[in-house]
Amino acid sequence: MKVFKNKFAQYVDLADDAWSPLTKLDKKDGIFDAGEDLIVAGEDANEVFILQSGWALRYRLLEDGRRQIVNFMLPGDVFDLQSLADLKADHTVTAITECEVSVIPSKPFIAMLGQSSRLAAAFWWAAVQEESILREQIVRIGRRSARERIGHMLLELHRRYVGATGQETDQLVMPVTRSDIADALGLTPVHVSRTMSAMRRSGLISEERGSIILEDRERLARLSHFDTDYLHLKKLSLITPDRRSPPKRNGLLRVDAD
Amino acid sequence: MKVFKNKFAQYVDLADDAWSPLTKLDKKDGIFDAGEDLIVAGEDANEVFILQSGWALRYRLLEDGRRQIVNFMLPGDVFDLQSLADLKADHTVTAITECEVSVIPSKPFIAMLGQSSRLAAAFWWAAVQEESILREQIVRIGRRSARERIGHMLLELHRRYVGATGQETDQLVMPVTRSDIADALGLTPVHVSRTMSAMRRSGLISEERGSIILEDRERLARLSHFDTDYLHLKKLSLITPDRRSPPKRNGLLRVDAD
DNA sequence: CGCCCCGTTGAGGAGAGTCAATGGCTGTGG
DNA sequence: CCACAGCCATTGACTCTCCTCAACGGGGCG
Repeated sequence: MKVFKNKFAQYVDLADDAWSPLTKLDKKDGIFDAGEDLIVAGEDANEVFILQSGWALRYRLLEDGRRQIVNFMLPGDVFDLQSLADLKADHTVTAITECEVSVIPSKPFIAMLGQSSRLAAAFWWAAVQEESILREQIVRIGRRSARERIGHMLLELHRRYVGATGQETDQLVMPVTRSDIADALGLTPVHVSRTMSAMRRSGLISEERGSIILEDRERLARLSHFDTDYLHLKKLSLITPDRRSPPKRNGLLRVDAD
Repeated sequence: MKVFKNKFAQYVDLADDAWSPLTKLDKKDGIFDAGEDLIVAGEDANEVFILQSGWALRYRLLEDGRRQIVNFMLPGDVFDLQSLADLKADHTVTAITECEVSVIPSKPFIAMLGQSSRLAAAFWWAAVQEESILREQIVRIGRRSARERIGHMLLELHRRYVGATGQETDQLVMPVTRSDIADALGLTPVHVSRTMSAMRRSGLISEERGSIILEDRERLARLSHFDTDYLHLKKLSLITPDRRSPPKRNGLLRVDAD
């Protein structure tokens, strides 16, 4: 429940007792191993999941084997709120790492929303944020270069990760392969590898044993045009990188050097 | 209200009187000229729009002028349900043609949802469908070729158009330019033009004065791997039954104080 | 130890982008 | 009523980003 509160604290202040309807819910906690499916495309969806720890991803497979990762789920994330409409899942959700998950049948979940307008508002915000992330993903894939895509996604994941864990760090423990990144961004693993090597060489990022270090977030944000507006983080000054910082004093409008 | 019912009929059967809470709402109808903005990025969003006629699109502009169209809005579509969370709009919505729109302030809208669980379910479905369309857009852009993208999008728009108007036809009156299609699909107008010319030559589509005719929907669907599952069009009868609905505490959201 | 998965790197290819010129249509104003 | 401007679609020629195929090396693990 901790991560969860962290996440929501980015948007609302909820007194501890405001959470009680949620804690009292008839949910069951479970653990999924890395590689296990939480939700399978085509099956009925009638449960809401809250990820307590670990990473998961939602993807779709095309007929010929192409895969598109739609989005990543981090600790504190809630899904599928869409199950409340009692439809079939149209995508598969898989655990990338071991995942601790709370599973709540949608009926009691809906009932709970009806009982606390504050919780309802909080969850509505989560749904809005998720949708907003999807839209940004569209912009990212549709109109950005490989390097921009990668930088932009790293910054988003970093921000969300920090928001969920509450710990400020430049290091992003990121259990994903080049293929995962490629399938998320509409690229090939080979090209992702090349592009990230170049980013390493120019001092933007570095890597060690499954974690990525954002060496120069400022520059990374500039050249991938990252702007957190779409995450709708109301109050979070601690994480916001200095936006009114060093104006580039270069007569020429030169966004990315390197 | 007609289109609107058409659209929802794809999912739920609602008796005419089930709509009454909606018709009684304090909404105002308006007309937007082609090119006018309905919603502007960065401004507060606290109204829900229902498109009664016309086409609109939602887009985002990057700093250097690149544009990404996130999705199209057709008659019967509802947006921004996200305004219910009282945030700032993160995208701009513009009318492509003249648009008749119903504008409903979000507060009374939420209250209405609280009073009819059937309407709440219907709108929830609309929100789920919209999100699903976004996800499909990600798959489309991320993992499909130019021809697949175009064919796939034409089929989706056709499907939605037919669903909204209720009239079955292969002709799609589509008031969009090559640039619009390009910006929606992550391509350039030039390449869209070339690709569509090729599609015309192979008898997949034809065009006359602003409308596109799907000459061979079957083949088009096959080669663009179009599958309507993601539109969630089946009727499910088992949505929260409306019987004995207590006026409040029954919807998905409730505004009033706790 | 050997297998398999992953990341990397090279060489060559292709799909989509850029730049630019042309022609059709529509609307407007002299 | 015609001339002209603007926008849009089209087409050609050339470029470039990203893809494909392929080989190699490292690390984890049974």
